[in-house]
Amino acid sequence: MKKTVEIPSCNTCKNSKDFFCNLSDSEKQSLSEKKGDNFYKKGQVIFYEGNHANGLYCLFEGKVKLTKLGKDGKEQIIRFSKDGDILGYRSLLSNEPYHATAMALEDSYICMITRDKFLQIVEDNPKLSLKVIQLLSKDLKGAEQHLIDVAQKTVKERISESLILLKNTFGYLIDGQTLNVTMSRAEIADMAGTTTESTIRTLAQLQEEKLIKLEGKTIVISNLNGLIRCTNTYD
Amino acid sequence: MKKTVEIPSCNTCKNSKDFFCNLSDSEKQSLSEKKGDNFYKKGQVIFYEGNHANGLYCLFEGKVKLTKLGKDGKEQIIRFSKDGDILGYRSLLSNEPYHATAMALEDSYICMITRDKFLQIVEDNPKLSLKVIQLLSKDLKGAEQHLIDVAQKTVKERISESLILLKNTFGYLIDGQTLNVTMSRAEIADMAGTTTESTIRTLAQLQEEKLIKLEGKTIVISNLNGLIRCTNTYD
DNA sequence: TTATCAGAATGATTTGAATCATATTTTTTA
DNA sequence: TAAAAAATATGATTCAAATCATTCTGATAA
Repeated sequence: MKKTVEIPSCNTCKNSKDFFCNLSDSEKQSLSEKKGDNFYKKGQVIFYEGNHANGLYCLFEGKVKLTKLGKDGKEQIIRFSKDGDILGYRSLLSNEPYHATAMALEDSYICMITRDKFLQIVEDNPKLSLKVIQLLSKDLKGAEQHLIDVAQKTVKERISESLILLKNTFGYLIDGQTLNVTMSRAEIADMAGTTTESTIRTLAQLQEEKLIKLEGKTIVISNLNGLIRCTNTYD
Repeated sequence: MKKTVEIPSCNTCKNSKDFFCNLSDSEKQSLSEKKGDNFYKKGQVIFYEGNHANGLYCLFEGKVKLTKLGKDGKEQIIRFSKDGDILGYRSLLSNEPYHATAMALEDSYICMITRDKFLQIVEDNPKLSLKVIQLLSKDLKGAEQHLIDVAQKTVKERISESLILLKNTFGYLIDGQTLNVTMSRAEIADMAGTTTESTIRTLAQLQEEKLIKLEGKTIVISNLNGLIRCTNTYD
């Protein structure tokens, strides 16, 4: 079941182009030394909201959802991570517990850099701070937009929006229209801030309108522009 | 009408203890040189969402609301600023337009530091980056919590929550129970993500239950714990 | 292969909150 | 100070979406 995936050293990692692009080779080397790399099976939790932050996670390959618990233990998906993304930096830098729970959406390979190593690297590389600031800005922007959407939009608008977010985050399969991620109806509901039943009904309705095609758990976006239009119309 | 307020140089500004605490006296001096200080009347806009970011604003004295436009032009209040807070740093650092509109909630005195000066100071002071990261983390945390609240809570819970946020942000008057800020019902609605009518009704209900007292625009929190309890009960 | 169970689907019902309509009060300004 | 405008208040109505209740389907395990 478990693919044999060779996780490279940080020097040669394809993902080091992103966050760690400003590091020297020797620094990347040093980063690699103590790193742990782990396989996470679909559904497995990487860290829990409220727990002490003990390291930085680099998602080598896979997909992760970040959730927070709301009223009555209802989950709210607040963000996703994919190849090359880093997780947990915020808690490390502000010295707080993890603010969300991270769970693998599919089998994933994730490296962990120890707290001390990461903080040291940041200390030595002021440019990394700017990267962090950019990441935080992007996340904050996303969170604020999401807030407005949830506060002001209808369930249909929000579901459409969620599908588009999935497309923008994970992209399509090679066919260019099938979402490259599968989630349960309940999980989509947790994204859009609604119930499973409403999600099912709304997805069915979007299918009726020929905007998407449902094939089991996979979702095909057959009319992207139509779906985008659904995003802020009243109807 | 306009109080005569003497705005000091950055060296001696009471607020420099916060964000700019790590700067040397000469740096603060330099910060002061080009700064503009302005009076903003209640209701006046400091900057508009979408506009080019041309400076950093330091709120010397006053109260500001930050709003974003949603569907149909409905406003959503996403944050507040008060004495000592800085505004607009995010747009400056990520080189993006202002992400929200800032409007004075009451007569305010706000200094502006030019874009170049600010970026230079940040460049020279890596510790400032950490400050920025902390600010962003705090805002992100707030935004995520707000998102969950809006997505999962009832109007009554959200209104209660909004009142408590106002109390935590602006505090009480000397009597220890009157909110140190006045907002219209419509503005409170924009905080809680609901309508003016629902806000009016809910505030009246909270008064019925002896949790608050409404005296025109001023709101007295007569039973804080009761109000907190309202925050996540169903009822 | 059947039994078991979780996820998906669908219908019926209820309800919270938006919307619409209109007073009433307060504030602004002419 | 009166007139106009804006904000607050309240009632009636509508509607979107949650909730409740089953049934159907497909996967997993015994």
